[in-house]
Amino acid sequence: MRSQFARKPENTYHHGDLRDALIKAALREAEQGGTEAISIKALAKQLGVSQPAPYRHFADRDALLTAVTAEAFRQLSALLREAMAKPSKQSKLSRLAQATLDFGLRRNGIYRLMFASRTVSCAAKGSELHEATRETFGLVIEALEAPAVGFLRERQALKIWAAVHGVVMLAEQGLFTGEAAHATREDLVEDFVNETKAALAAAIKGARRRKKAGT
Amino acid sequence: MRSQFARKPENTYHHGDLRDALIKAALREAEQGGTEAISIKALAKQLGVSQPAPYRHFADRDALLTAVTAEAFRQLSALLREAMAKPSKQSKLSRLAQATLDFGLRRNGIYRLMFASRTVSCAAKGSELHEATRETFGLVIEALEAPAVGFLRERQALKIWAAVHGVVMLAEQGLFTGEAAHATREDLVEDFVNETKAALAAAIKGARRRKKAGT
DNA sequence: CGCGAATGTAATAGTCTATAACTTGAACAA
DNA sequence: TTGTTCAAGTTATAGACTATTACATTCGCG
Repeated sequence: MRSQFARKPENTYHHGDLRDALIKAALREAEQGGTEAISIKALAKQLGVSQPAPYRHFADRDALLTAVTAEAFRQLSALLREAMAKPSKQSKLSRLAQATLDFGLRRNGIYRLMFASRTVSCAAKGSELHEATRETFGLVIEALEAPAVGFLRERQALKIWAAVHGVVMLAEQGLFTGEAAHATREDLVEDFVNETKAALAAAIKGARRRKKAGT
Repeated sequence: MRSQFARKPENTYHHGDLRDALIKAALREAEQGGTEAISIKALAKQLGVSQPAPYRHFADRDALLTAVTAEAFRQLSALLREAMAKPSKQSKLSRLAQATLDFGLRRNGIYRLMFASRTVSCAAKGSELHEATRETFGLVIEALEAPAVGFLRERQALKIWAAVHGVVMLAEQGLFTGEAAHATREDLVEDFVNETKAALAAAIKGARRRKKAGT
């Protein structure tokens, strides 16, 4: 397999790895401009193939976007896994949350591709994209480091995940740069993290007490 | 002023209210498909004018999108104001939060236009759009029904606003329809509302105590 | 009334998605 | 080794959309 940004070698007919190269190049384009920055034509030119060549690998632009989004989720998963793995005096949950925030701000265009388009919700169960998103969400649950007590754990995972995304969203809108910005984005995320931990601890304690009283 | 969806009357040269009609029609288009569903050409046809006519009122597509987004924010503001005004045994904050959730889900395409594009963050200070977003955020602060204690109020407003948006985002992604969905979106929003109230109450109490001790 | 600014039109260039019909060469079987 | 097949490329082209230029019409005001 050639380098991910490889152009077609000159004087050859076949590119060799066009599908993968398209996804990687599209991801690069989306980095700044989001979905709209992805143009089949431009990508083909960039990779040294004719405009219609990409259509051999993707039915249409949407199919490419879906594949790109799935790849983006896998990259986020990898990043989060890394953040959770490295030793730190912060909790896993805190590291996951801050890493998500960081990803959302740094790789803004990609982030919008992942969370602000309808591509994801249209992904069929079992599809590559659907699996990729489920895996990412699985990491959130893992980061809670909490036993499965009823559905409390999933609920808290949803909450912290939602909260972090909200912070990214508002940050992108510039709501933290005005006069209102006497709290940093990181502060808010940390607030949410702490609230989640507290809620989890309380819920688990409560569940234990109920169990004890029941038996 | 003619009806907001008025086509140009036949056999007349001037439409009469094209600028406004364009915004309203664009809003209708965006209702389902978001930004991408807005096409200058299609709108012109729909309103019975030639393709280039809209360019008399908007420099380019982006300018139209900006105006449409501002209008959307004004509509959201109106909705929130209404929700906050009507008597209810729920708190103002709860009604505002639930109304925002409802808006985000019902008028999904519009919501994405407002919060998931970069249009807003590019809005210059003092612009129509910037003012519209500030007004909406002002309502959030108002809904807290809390005195201005340092910057605590703004911080809590940011938090609840972020959290609600996060819930909308995840809901649109279908994270509440799977097995994880043992909490409804409304439940999560209500959780956040309650946490916000608790945090505000605690902070205000703390501030009073500090003040008392200080004097 | 008449003139200028605002608003509309026709014609056209350029970008992008997508399809159809043709070509190349890599891999495999005989 | 040779022949065939098929995935992966090509050229040509249609059609949608943005945007500009030059021209036409009408509104409103002195």
